[in-house]
Amino acid sequence: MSANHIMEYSINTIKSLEAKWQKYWDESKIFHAHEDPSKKKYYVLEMYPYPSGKLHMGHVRNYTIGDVLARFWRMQGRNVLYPIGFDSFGLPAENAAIKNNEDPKAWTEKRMEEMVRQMKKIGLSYDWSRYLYSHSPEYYKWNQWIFIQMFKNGLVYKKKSLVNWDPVDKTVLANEQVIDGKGWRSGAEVEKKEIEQWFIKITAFAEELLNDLEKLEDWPERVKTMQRNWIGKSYGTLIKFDVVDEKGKRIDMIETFTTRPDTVFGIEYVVAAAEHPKVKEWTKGTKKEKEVNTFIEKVSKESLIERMEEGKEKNGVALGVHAINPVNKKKIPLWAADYVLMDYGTGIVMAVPAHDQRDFLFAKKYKLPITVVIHPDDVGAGSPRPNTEGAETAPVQAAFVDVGIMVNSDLFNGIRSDEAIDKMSVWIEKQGFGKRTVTYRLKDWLISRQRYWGTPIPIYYDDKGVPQPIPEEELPVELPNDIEFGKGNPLETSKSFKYYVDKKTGKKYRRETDTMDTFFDSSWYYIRYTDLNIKAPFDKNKANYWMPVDQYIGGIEHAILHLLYARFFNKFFKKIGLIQYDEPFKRLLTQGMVLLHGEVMSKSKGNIVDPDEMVEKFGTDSLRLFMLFAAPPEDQLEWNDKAIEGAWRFLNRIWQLAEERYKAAVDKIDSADLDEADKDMERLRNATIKKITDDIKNYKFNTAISSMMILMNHVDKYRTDSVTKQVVLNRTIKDVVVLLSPIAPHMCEELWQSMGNKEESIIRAGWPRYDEAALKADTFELVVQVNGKLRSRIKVASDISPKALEPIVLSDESVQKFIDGKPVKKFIYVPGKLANIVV
RNA sequence: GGGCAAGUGGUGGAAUGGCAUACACGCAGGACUUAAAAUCCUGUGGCCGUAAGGCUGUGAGGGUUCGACUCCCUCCUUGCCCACCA
Repeated sequence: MSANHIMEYSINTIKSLEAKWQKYWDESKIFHAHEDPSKKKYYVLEMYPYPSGKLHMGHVRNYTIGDVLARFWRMQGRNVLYPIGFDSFGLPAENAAIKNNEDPKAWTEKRMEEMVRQMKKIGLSYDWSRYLYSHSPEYYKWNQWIFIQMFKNGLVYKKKSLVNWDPVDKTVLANEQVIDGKGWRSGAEVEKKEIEQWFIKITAFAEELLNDLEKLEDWPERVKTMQRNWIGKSYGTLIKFDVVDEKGKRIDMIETFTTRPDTVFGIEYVVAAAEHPKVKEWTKGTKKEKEVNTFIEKVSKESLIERMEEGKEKNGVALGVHAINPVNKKKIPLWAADYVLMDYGTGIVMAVPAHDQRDFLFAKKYKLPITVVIHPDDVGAGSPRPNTEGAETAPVQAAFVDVGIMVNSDLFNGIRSDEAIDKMSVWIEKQGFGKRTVTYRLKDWLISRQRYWGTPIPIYYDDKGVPQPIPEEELPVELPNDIEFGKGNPLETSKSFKYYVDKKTGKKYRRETDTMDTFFDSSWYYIRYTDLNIKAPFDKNKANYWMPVDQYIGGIEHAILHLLYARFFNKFFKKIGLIQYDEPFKRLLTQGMVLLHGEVMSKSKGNIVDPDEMVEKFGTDSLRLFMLFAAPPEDQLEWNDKAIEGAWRFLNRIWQLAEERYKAAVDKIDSADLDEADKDMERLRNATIKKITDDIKNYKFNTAISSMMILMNHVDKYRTDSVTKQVVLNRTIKDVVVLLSPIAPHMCEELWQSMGNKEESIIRAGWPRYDEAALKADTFELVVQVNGKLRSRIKVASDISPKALEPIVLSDESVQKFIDGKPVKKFIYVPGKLANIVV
């Protein structure tokens, strides 16, 4: 039986106060954001989730980081927008529908509900009045509107082309959704199919998307590099070749793209992608036709994986026609081969066997000549020494791809090949053989999907079969319910959807039955949060107030896909005058994964730690604290059952401290009453405020927490036996509770209230300030080194001059021992830190 | 093949030119307890030493510097991205 009335920080206490404060936050609407031009805004956003069913630890980590930042910036006095929603269109809902005969909408909404419940349970401070989900017609209506604006601006087109086909999910995929030749969702080997599809001309913004990466100072370098690689800008030269038939008659002209114009005198053949339409054209009616067609068919049957296989032998067929190399008028054979990509450059390549490894292997296999035009030479040392000795000898093992000296290249002989790239391209341009150009790896974004659970593409086909946009006042084009799954494209099975009826004429037209890639939805949802009710995709003024997102948080897996598409939408909106800013996300944090025993948690592996269970056992504040303390947010986080107990223990210590040692006292101190211990306490309190403030701004939560622990360790040793000391302690306790409140909000609200703050939530408490002057100490411990090795520590006055310091240091006993009578060569003093004596 | 990031105790990690291993987890010993849990205290890189103390130590090797986990060069390992991209 204890006379102690103090509540214990037990799991029962935790549960009741979590429920209490979550109810208060909800009912007081304290997290609802309102536009206020007089206040500086701060927009915190996590990538909105797919409604997969339950929150996993990765979600919890992501949202905890966001929540701490949202709470922190609110306490800094910013007007914070912190909303959440769901990326609720997508294949899993539809696949479940097919498998279990469920309604995709009901399936999705059930999962959303469950996840919202969990989000509330971990105390996330979202503005629930701005809750959004992409399958609502009020949302996807604006997808359709944006699509039509792009259509009107010439950024949307329909084209028959060779596309990626996922045979399991039975839909086409964008290039970005094909990973190592497999569908990103199904994992099926992707096939190539020629189908008519809708594309968005993202390539029109390639240059801007690339250049503006420079402006994103607060993005991880890694993500920017990945985007740069994906856009893949390369400088090169287009070279024109005349095509002649067997009799030498000029029948055509082609262009090839090269980054190595320095090798043009070594061209031995020209090679087109097997799928290139010219290949059939040139061989039609010739004796080569049959052989060539057989080859094309063979290549087209291969899957993407087979074609990309490492070390795969290159195959080709001679077309019987020839090209004329413009630089030396040499007649060279034209080939078709499986190693040339149709969708990069012009789909036709000039081949230089001596200086390109692929061309080399191909030439060896088909016994084509090899002419050396760059001679290996030690170009690094001194001036180039023309050396053509042995130049006629073809390389035996491999192509020579390094820098060397030009040979067999007419007026370019003798110069360095890297210099020749520029000189040669200028010359080619002057002679009219071609022109310098830029090529991108980025391709247009294929957005049509032959699936149901997505935004219908708002298009109908007129009498001539020309696509026309649905009139804007008739949007949204809603998803029908009378569909059948499992019979190809579901929308084609709907009787109500199939035809568009012109309101004026009553005429029926065939509708487009494809839906949009769900990445279309997620490319602009963050602007929609600024106003969910407006009869437009968003309100210009509100968007320009809240946007750009100040802090965006999500997984690295979106480094290319989502983040590139969203940046593209931003550029488009700016172009049509809807917004004023250049980039949608100012700062980006890509959080690391949560692992168990070194492996990613996954249902299939059965190594899941359930957030609900942890909240049940330790409370959400402990869970949040653990996740932030265990690793920096960008790093992988290894789950540790014991360490979460440690988090609870730390919270318990603070709870005990505030409950037992916080005593009402008049907060007034005469500085003359402060002894050394009090001054130390005050110094550490101020230093901790500074450290935590700086750390949270840079999301170094782990070190912020550790500095709080250091302060607590100090407080435990601090004895309070006078009114002055009690005041010093009170200040410290108060600051600890406020500083910790973004991380452990439930406990801190409770303590704040029990410390006598009855009216206001701790969210309105204001962030503690520190006094720069209080950080300075009168003395400090100087580290003394002899020849760079630590030998002694001496307590000296903070403002001591090097001159006054030197004799003190030199007379130190252990310093003397290591100087050992040798003359002092140098005395280095780093003020406030260290002295080094060189002997 | 090209590019980027990282490598520190038994573990998670701290220090970005100035005391290597803060803080925490774990472990060991002790206090309290009839006992246990909880809590509190002490210790905890390696080697030598009873100790005081010394030597050594941040993937390997070299360099710059009074001084290097930190900067530079070479290499090794791991992770990620791109890749028959002409």
